[in-house]
Amino acid sequence: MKHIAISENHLYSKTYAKGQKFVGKNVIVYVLRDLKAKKLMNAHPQREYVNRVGLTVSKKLGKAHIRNRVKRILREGLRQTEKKYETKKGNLIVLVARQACVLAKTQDIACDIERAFKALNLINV
RNA sequence: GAACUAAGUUGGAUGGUCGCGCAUUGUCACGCCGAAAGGUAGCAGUGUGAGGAAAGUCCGUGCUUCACAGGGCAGGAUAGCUGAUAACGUCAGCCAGAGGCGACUCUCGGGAAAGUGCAACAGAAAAUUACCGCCCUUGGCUUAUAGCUAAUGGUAAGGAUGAAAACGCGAGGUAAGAGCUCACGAUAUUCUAUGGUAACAUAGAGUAGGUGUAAACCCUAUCUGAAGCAACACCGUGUAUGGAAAUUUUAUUUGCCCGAUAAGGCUUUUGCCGUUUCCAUGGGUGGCACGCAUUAUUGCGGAGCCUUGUGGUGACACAAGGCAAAGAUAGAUGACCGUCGAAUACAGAACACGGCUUAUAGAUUUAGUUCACUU
RNA sequence: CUGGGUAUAGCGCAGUUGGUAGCGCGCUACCUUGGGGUGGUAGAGGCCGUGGGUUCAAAUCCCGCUACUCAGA
Repeated sequence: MKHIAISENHLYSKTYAKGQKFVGKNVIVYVLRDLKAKKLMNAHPQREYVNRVGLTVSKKLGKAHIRNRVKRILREGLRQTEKKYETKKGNLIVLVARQACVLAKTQDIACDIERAFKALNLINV
């Protein structure tokens, strides 16, 4: 499943301010209902709702290659959880990497994201 | 065998499952655009996909735009010599100096006699030195061929200091002294000769004693228009995006509540869509992934890469053959499991190239030095 | 991509025509007070961000690096 990235800064600040939050060991997950879900659905070839995903990896975590690695791991973790469960669509999801991410493995991240999604009622039963 | 010196190479490989960017081929019932043909998103196949430093951004160059009659000043950069190079503050060889037993390494290496400034503390004095001392002359006093004292002058031998004190040492010389003179030696500089393209080296002759600092100002010689891919070109328009406010709280019915109707709409109901007003910000494509021409094969071009050969001490040059496939745009190379295993370092392209600087685990090649032992 | 700035005591800052580092607050001890505060006296605390160089001598001059920070397109 390909994700559409959040590229506008105001969407990030909105999500931080108004979204629901779950703090895990490795990641912090913010979720907000996407206001443009319908519009994106119309643009989508299969007319499906899509989650828009943003990754926040600050400069504190390390240099460029470390940040790239963290981003890849976050994407992989997200991909695995979405494959495992049926997730709700039409949301803005922002994943913020914490310091522990640098040494973490994909399974840890996936586990974290899974717990977060369960806590935030993002998973269809 | 140990300890070193110099120059290099490499920077995991491989199998499976899942996944990503780009190029290209095919497909496209359903989605979007279109009258249609078709295109596109998507899907499938094939190919390909990050370094030696991609980093720092310290130099140079291409490229682009702006400016521009010519010359000079100011500002900036460079600084032994010769060469290499598109160019450079880079590189090579050499010279000089410094370090090391040695292989070898290091050096922002012009000018202090063009001028100005500075040299704390200490010391008489830090630069055309006279405080003490030494000495001549004159005067005064006394115990009178001498001593004490005062003044004019001479002097740089001796004098606590300091990073640095007017070349060192000996002899002559003198009232006392002094490169004042001489011998030996050191330094700087000029001329000549020899060698070298040159820096410079060696030898001879002459001259000098004017400390240090130019990574203080400065002087000399050479070079120098400015800005940068967020450059720039094209397309596009008051459209697109964001923020704030208003539009949901009134009217009718009723004493009040509930309910109903109307005044935009929706229902994921502290909201969203739409509309109005005010404010703010600009989008897309190319540049850009060898280029140009060509329907294509292919041809031409280029500071491109590799291999071989030739020339050169070397940097490098020339010739032949071959190869040229990262191109993202919130930013693609990953994750997991096996096997070999030392694979554990530093680290992620953002217009491109040549250098420099800095970071770097492990593996490995070549040449050489010193020491020890054995023969 | 380009161009600046800063780093000095626990904190905030001075000090750069080179000469051996201070100020305020804070800290410690003592005095003052019945006690505390205020006030007074004395004191401690510095590899001047880091690695080199120039110089007799470097916080200061020159070069490299690190961290933080500002501005412009």
